[in-house]
Formats: sequence, structure tokens, C-alpha cells
Amino acid sequence: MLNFSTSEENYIKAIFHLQQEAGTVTTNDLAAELKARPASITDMMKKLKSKKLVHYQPYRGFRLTTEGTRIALGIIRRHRLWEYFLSEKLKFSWDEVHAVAEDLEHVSSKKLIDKLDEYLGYPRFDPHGDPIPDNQGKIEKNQQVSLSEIPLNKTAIVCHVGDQSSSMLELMKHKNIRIGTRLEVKKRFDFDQSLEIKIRQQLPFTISEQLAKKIFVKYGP
Amino acid sequence: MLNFSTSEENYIKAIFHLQQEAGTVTTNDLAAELKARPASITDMMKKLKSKKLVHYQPYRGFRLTTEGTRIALGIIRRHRLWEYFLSEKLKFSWDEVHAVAEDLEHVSSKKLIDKLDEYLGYPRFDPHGDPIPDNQGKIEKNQQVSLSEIPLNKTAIVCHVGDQSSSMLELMKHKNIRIGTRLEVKKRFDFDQSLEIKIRQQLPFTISEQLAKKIFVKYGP
DNA sequence: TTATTAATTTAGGTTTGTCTAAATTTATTT
DNA sequence: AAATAAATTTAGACAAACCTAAATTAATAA
Repeated sequence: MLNFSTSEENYIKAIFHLQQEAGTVTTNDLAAELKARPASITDMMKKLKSKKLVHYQPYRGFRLTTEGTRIALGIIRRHRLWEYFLSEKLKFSWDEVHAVAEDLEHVSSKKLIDKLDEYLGYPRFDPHGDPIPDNQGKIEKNQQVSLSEIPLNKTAIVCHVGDQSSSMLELMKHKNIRIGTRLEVKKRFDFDQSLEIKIRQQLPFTISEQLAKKIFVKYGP
Repeated sequence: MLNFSTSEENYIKAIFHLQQEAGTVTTNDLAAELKARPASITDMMKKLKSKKLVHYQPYRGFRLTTEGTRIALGIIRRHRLWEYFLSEKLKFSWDEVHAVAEDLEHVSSKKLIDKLDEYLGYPRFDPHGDPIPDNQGKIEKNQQVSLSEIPLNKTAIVCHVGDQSSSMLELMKHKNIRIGTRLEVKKRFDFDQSLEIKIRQQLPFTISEQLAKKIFVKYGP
């Protein structure tokens, strides 16, 4: 059980997330994700390769090894448990937890995390609806679906927003959509894929395809 | 409200603690405290001086400025609140909390700490009996006294141990003394300043001056 | 008060993680 | 397939935080 620096951990975590989309991660993608220069990515990839955490051939992109994935899941576990703690116990709002958890996740005491997990009652999802890996690194399938792909007239609950920009938050606020909001898609317009949305006790309104793609929901009662 | 590196914070905190004893702190003292080489201390003192956190003239030792003290109290507040959390909520034993809090204390979100404080019910002392600065940096006088200096036949409660070495812990265990133990000093032997100690429902026993000096108590009922 | 010892600082080096600019490799066009 | 563009890597620098070894200053003992 070696220990990794904050930087190494941030790289590992970012690769893990980018891998979900495409199978293999490119230097430029990772540079964009981490707001660093491509040259820095190459440097770190050499190091992570020497530690056997990524498969990497120059110019060919990279992906986590089994061991790298194990490490990534540990970091994600810490991050999401802290998010749950901040939201559930300290009453942070859902849009504040991420930034603080980014720092807390690098405190790597195994005992701390396992005791925190126990204290929180072994939660299985963080406040954004993302699954929390257990202490063996096992993680449930994410049951979230983008609002753009759910069937009509099915009740859904907003549990995740795939963009934290202030312009996005402004729009969400204006449309009165929050984490936990219960809504239904009433109609899908073929022309621009915009959606007509109904929230209980409110008049229906429409949202763009771009917005719908960034709002994730779970099916609810 | 600038931010400081983990290293800077560790230096500031160590200077604060050493200052309590002697008014001014020397390069060697700080090197011993931080397990670093004297040359490293000099490097950092130049930096902290340029940030106006310490008063420092070459070869003359150093002490925190008013601003440096303010920063130190913030770090100590974070450390002690986390210790309280670990002990009270996560049920860590008193000898485990320090190491973990050493990491957590460097997460510097003000909102996190103030919310944690609120969540914990604004505790005024950490599990070792040390006072926790409030969010203005106000700190109560430490009411702890070394066991070697309390009067005879006065009930006292162990609340702090000034040494975390395993040899110390071994001895404490053997003597059956823990945080929270209620005891009285029955006799002080002039020859070697050893003490005869009485714990309720146990036979009296003696402890050395060296040990007594490292055990801190509060007067209790 | 001078010599010796102890404490401290300086000079210069290392590692980690970043960067810019130039070189190289791969991908895309025409 | 050659030319151009894009992506990536290399080369070389830099700041932070540490180190060792040598030089300097202060403290102490003769």
C-alpha cells in the first residue's frame, strides 16, 4: 500500500473519469481536464507508467492498469464519502460539496475513511447520485440517465448536473430545477430535440437539448 | 486572506507551540521539533519573514508576528476541531486522533471549519483537554497542570499526555493510567520527586518524576 | 581575551511538479 | 503521396521544499 502525492491522485482520478467516455485517454483531453499543459501530462504519464499505474506508449494515449483502477476507486470512495458527509451532516448545499471534497479526498488514512463510512451508515450514493465504492473497491452501476433520454410521462428525480459552470447554474435557477426536483417530460420536439417539462404545481415549460443532456435523473415514484 | 502551503503551516504551528515555553524560538529547537535540518529552517524563516509572519534577525531567533499568531490559531482551531470530531463522532481512541488531524488541519476552507464547529456543538476543549480557538481566534487559558505540580490529596482527571512515544504508552498502560482516569497524589518523595498515586479501587503505586511531568490533569470533583 | 565549541547561515545540489519553446510524430488534406 | 496541420514529446527552466558541506557568527571556556 504505497502512498501517492496529491498531484498523482488528481491525474489518476481524471484518467478514470475520462476513460468512462472513451476507452483510451489522450494527452490533450487530460490536459484540458486538469487545466495543465500537454507537456506536463507527458511528464506525469512517464512517472505513472514507471509505477505501473497506467499503460502508456508514446503518442498512443493511455489507460489505467488494474492497479491504477484500484487506486482510482479508493480516491473516488474518499471523495464521495466526504461529499455525503458535507451534505448530510454539515448541511452544505449540493453545489458546494465538490470543491471541499477535492481537498479532503487526499487525506489518505484508510482507517479514517472506513470509520467515516461506518459513521455515515454505509451510504451507497453521494449527494449527486453517484455510487460510492465500498471498502473493497466495488462500485454499483450508475443508475442515472440523462433527461434527454428518458421516456415521456415518467416521473424522474434530478440527481446530478454534469456541468458546474455559473452559466449552467444560472439557467437551472431560472428554470427552477434543483437536485431533488421531481419532474416529467411531457413532449419531445423533433425539430430541435427540445423538451417540454412539467414540475408539479407549475406550468409546463421547455428546455433545450443542450441543457437536457447535462441534467441527470433517476426514475422515481 | 491568503493561503499557505502545508509546509508553511507546519512551521507556523511549531513556532507557536515552542513560543509558549520560551519567548523566542531558535533554529535548532525548530529543527528538532520538525525533524528537519537547521539549514531548512533558515530557508523557511526568510520566507515567513518576507510574508511578515515572523520577526527574524539572522542569528537572533524568531517569533510570530501578530498576523503569524492569528494564522497559527486558525491552524490549531482546525486541528483541534478535527480531533474532537474523530474522537467524539468516529470513535477514534485518544492516541490515534493526532496523526489524522495533522493531515485534516491543512484543508483550509473556512466554511468547512465553521460548519464543523457548529455541527460539533462549539466544543471548547479537544479530547486531550486543549482549548479550541473560536472562529475569531479567541482561545481559553489552558487549565491543565502537570501531575508533578498538583497539591496532595486533590482529585484530578488525566486529560493530556505530553508524549506520544510507544515507550510512554507502554508505561501508561502498565500503570493503568488513561485519559479520563481520576486519581490523587498521596505523597511526594523528596529524594527523587517520585509520586505515590491512588486510583479509586486500586492499591496505591508510585510513578517517576519524568512520567509525572508528561501527564497533565484538570482538577475534578 | 583569545581559543575553542556550538549554533546558524550560505552556497550549491536534488526532487517534484510545473512551464515554454522547439522538435518530432501522427493525422488530415489536397 | 506529398504537404500541411494537429497532437505529442523532448529539452531546458523554474519554484518549492528539502538536503549536505563549508563558512560564518555567537557563545563559552581557558
